Amino acid sequence: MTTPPPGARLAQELALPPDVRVTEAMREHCPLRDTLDRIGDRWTVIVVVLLRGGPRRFSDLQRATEGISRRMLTHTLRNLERDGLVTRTVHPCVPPRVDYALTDEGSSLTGPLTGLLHWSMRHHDHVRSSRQAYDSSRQEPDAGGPPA
Amino acid sequence: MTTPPPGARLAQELALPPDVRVTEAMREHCPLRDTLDRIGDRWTVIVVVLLRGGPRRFSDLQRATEGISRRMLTHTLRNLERDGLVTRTVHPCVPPRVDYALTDEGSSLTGPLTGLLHWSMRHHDHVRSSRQAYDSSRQEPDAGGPPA
DNA sequence: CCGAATCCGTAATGATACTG
DNA sequence: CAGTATCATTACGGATTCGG
Repeated sequence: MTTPPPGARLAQELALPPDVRVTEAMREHCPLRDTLDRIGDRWTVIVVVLLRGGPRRFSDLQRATEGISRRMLTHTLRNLERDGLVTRTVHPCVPPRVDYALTDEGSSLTGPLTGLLHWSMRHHDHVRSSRQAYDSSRQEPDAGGPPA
Repeated sequence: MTTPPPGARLAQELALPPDVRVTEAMREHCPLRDTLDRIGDRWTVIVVVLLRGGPRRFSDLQRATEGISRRMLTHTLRNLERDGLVTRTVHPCVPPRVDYALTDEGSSLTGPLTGLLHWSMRHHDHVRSSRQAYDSSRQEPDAGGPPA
């Protein structure tokens, strides 16, 4: 176990001293940023969830994901494979068959994702109503103003 | 307490029946997607973390966030305010002074974010080494090929 | 000081055609 | 079947300028 840098303990609770400055370097090297970049895109979470039930082949994943193009499915799977979250297995047969499966690391991602999902479900109504209130309050800041 | 739709229990654990199809509608109405869209961008998490220590004014946030432009800070804060995660308080003085603060909802977001951070820190080494292995295995699939 | 408005470059995504 | 290559479109973010 390596000795953590002085700021690690604070970072672990997402708390920072009030006078801290978030520098470019901190942003670039942040593990959380890496994760957010991965799961923040349009398809990654869906693919991970679909793979939770076990290995699935490429065309299977595409059929199960309405609207995804082969290009983006390939791209999404490549990124997951590159990060060691998914394995790619080519079966030497014709026509070709390629299976994708979650690694243990990939599977473990569902833990924090579930935490995020729970928060999202708990607060979804509030967020939606907040948005509606915000939008309607700016769309027509006045309603009885004399037109002429 | 409202009766959850049939799929909710499954969704809560991020598990889906093996034959499910993720439709466009499911993606569009997904609370998790909303959250990922919010925290997945470049600045939101930083701003939320900076606000954990208490209210801060606009220029203060900008100084504390290296590289952010006024445009993006405004944009980030607007989105957070619209979602009810941050409040905006204008002090009627000159020069103007505007304070931003986390709401309880916004503050509660740090819970799941911390979960994600912990996962990120635990797996960062593995992800980094996976990437390195993946990249180097494709950059030079051969190393002893006879050049001529 | 705190923004809004505009312009612009880059990156993400999608459509389509082609290949082993 | 499982991709790759290319092109078009869009979204995101940054720089600059102007206003209250």
